[in-house]
Amino acid sequence: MDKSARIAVVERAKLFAGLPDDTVAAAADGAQVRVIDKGEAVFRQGDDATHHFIVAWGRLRLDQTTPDGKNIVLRFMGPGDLVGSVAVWRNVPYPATPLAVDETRLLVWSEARMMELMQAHPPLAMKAMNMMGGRIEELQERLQQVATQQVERRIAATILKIANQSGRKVETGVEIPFALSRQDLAEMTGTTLHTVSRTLSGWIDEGILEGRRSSHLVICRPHRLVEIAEQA
Amino acid sequence: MDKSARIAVVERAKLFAGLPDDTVAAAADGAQVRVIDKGEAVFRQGDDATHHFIVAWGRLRLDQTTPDGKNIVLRFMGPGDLVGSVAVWRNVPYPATPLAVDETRLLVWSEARMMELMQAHPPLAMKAMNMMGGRIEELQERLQQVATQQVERRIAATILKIANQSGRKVETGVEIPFALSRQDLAEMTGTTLHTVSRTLSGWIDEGILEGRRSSHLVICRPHRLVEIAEQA
DNA sequence: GCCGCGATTTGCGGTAACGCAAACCGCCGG
DNA sequence: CCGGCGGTTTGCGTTACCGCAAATCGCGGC
Repeated sequence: MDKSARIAVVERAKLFAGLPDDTVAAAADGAQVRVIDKGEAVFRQGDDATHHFIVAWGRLRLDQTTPDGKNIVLRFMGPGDLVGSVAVWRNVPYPATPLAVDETRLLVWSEARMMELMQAHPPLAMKAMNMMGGRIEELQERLQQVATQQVERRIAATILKIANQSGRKVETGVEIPFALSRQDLAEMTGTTLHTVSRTLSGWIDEGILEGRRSSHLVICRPHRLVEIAEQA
Repeated sequence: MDKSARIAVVERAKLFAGLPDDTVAAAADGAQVRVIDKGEAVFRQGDDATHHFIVAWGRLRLDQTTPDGKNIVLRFMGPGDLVGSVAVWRNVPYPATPLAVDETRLLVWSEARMMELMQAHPPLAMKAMNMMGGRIEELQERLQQVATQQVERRIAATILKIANQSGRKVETGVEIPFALSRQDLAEMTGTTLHTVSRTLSGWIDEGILEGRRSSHLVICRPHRLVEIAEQA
């Protein structure tokens, strides 16, 4: 990946968007590139947090394993998303494992390099705080959902969120363009594989979705799904 | 509250702890004081975020109301805790309402004043990011709990966390020194008042807790509670 | 001291969702 | 073309938890 390609990635990244050209250029200069094969991890939960990453292409699933062996999916991440930084800044081990769900290309900065960047370009700190604030809000919303809403609503809301941030238009509706298993959905919504499967089956029967026995879902009637997500 | 009292509060606050004296003094100088009566709100969910607050004395309960009228308790906050800042920095309305559960005294900074402070004292930004990172981790942990663990474990873990951050030693064990209703616990753990009451009743019968029909709980056998929180 | 209000306790169904188990299907490699 | 593997679907019994409703109690006001 040459310099202009790196610049293009950096300026579309949420952490750098809207910052002056020289900031973007400096950031692009300091970055390394790393490729992660499908199924591989960028780093592992518990590792020392030494590097910041930004997704250039591809997609990651951020997994957290609990002490008793259960697994939850914190989020999916795509181009422009920042990975690992919270742990680096706090000086704690990475709290989760980002797995490549497709082949993924990342830009990488060492802790020191990013520190220099932030000192040389103060607005970066503001941007970073903005992003962390967004994560906090998102987590609060999910907590509220899991704590108060029933499973059907949570699954609907989750599918809609993923579709909003990664969906592509196809003939029959909006497609989720990567492998999203029932297990993944279960681990995002705090339920079981079985319940997800049953629920989706119902929706497929009603023509809201397509994608029986296929992990590429297509949402045919998004409006109906919104109704389910919001129904009292 | 005179200047030296304000300084004492500021240097114990998580946002300023360990920073140079001149930073602390500058912060204390820029602060106003505000008193909130028991039961009153510091601000309301949805208000424009214009000020940063730090709790000096007292205790707040951070509530979030969902669109469909349900309520969840995000956290309790005591002396040293930062309130409202995430929303101010992100330039979004306050996402929750902090209610005084006891009479509470706060230090207040306007958005502009805090901005000046952060520009004059760059390490502040780092501290702020640290704190936000802590919130993210805490939320991820709670999400994981609500999503994967059963009610009994969640209640035990919640009581233990509150006891750790606010418990006081008394003759029979560790007391939670403020009014914590069954309803509050229900809204923190994502369950109902009834289930919390039943669960606590059981524990009181077993001698793990004291506090029947009283909102000041005393934990008599913390170790047993830890076992419950961690049991497979 | 008595009364009434709000929080808590407790009983009793009801049910959403789990968990096991088995059948099913599409894909990939041989 | 076939067989096996991994993800999915589906049936069925179980259960943890909810939701209503009534009884109980402590506390503050009169």
